[in-house]
Amino acid sequence: MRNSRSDVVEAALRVLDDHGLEFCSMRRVASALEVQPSALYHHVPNKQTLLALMADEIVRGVATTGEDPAAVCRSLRGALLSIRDGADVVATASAFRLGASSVEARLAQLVGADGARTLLLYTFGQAQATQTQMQAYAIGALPDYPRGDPAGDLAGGFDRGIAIILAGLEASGR
Amino acid sequence: MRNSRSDVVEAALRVLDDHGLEFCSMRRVASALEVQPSALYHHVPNKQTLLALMADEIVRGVATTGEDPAAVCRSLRGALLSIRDGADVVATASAFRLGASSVEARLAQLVGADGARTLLLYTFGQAQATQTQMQAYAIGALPDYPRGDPAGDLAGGFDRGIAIILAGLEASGR
DNA sequence: ACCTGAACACCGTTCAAGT
DNA sequence: ACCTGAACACCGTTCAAGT
Repeated sequence: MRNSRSDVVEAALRVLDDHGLEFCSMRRVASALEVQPSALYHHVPNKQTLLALMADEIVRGVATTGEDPAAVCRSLRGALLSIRDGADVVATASAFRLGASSVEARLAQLVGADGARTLLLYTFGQAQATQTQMQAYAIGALPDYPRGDPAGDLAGGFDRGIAIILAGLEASGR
Repeated sequence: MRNSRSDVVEAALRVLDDHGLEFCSMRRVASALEVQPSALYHHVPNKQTLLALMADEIVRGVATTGEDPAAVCRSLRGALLSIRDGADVVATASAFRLGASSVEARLAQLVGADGARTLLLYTFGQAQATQTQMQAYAIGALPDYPRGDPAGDLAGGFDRGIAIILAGLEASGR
């Protein structure tokens, strides 16, 4: 039973979610597929390309059909947070090179190019910070969170940031 | 002539700027200091800690004395861009865990906590995207930039994003 | 206090060879 | 087309030992 390129990408995403980016090595992906490391290079030219394919997959599910830019941003944030180190993978593999992504295109229709870019980069930075902080709490590196629910506070902060940006776009007449 | 912890951090920053994060290994830092790799562990418990110290150093120079929040953000962006892969290093080493940074504290004085966080995370995402894109152009991976100056366009986009956020804060009455 | 030398368990990638 | 096996030049980290 032999593998396809999407088998490799799927396996890589499983390894990422189970072990984190630090341990998402070609050799571990290979052994998840019960295959020699060198076999991966039949499907993918190098690790960088594999990471880019993973980033595309992570972003693929984002809902871009609605009319509410905040909802698009929340959906993007959800996708980035749905997998361990997802924000980091998408950041460095850069599924957002130039204005190529469909998410940015949709946001640009709704609020213009500058607004789209601002919303996108904020969402991105916020998701990354969220994931870094949640991991720090999980490790116990930030032991005493001031009473309560870090994930909820982080999400609330995100919504307020999006509201500020949308208010700014409204004020400058779109 | 023996080394101190700051010698190690300085050497690591030189290696980072010369070769990039991918090749900024403990072994390369060691050989830059003409020392065995194991010697580094006398000054630093592990690589992660070294990266955090590097991140602190990168952010240390940011000008936080002025009254203009946009100027603080521009200074932060400048610091992140002043060294190769600087935005990535600060992002993942996360000098912005909780609200610990002096930059965030100063911005919070000027525009409140939510505004500070929004400005900071946007600045952060934008710097990272800038660095990723500039590197792509340097490699030639994005061969045909539509006539002109990528760095300037990126900086212009940054200023417009900051203006949008500040307008939003103004509109929501600070 | 700061360093060497050797070792351990890993990496990404290439390449000839198999089916 | 897809894979194995072996090799190359690397990693981070530990630990006994030196000065």
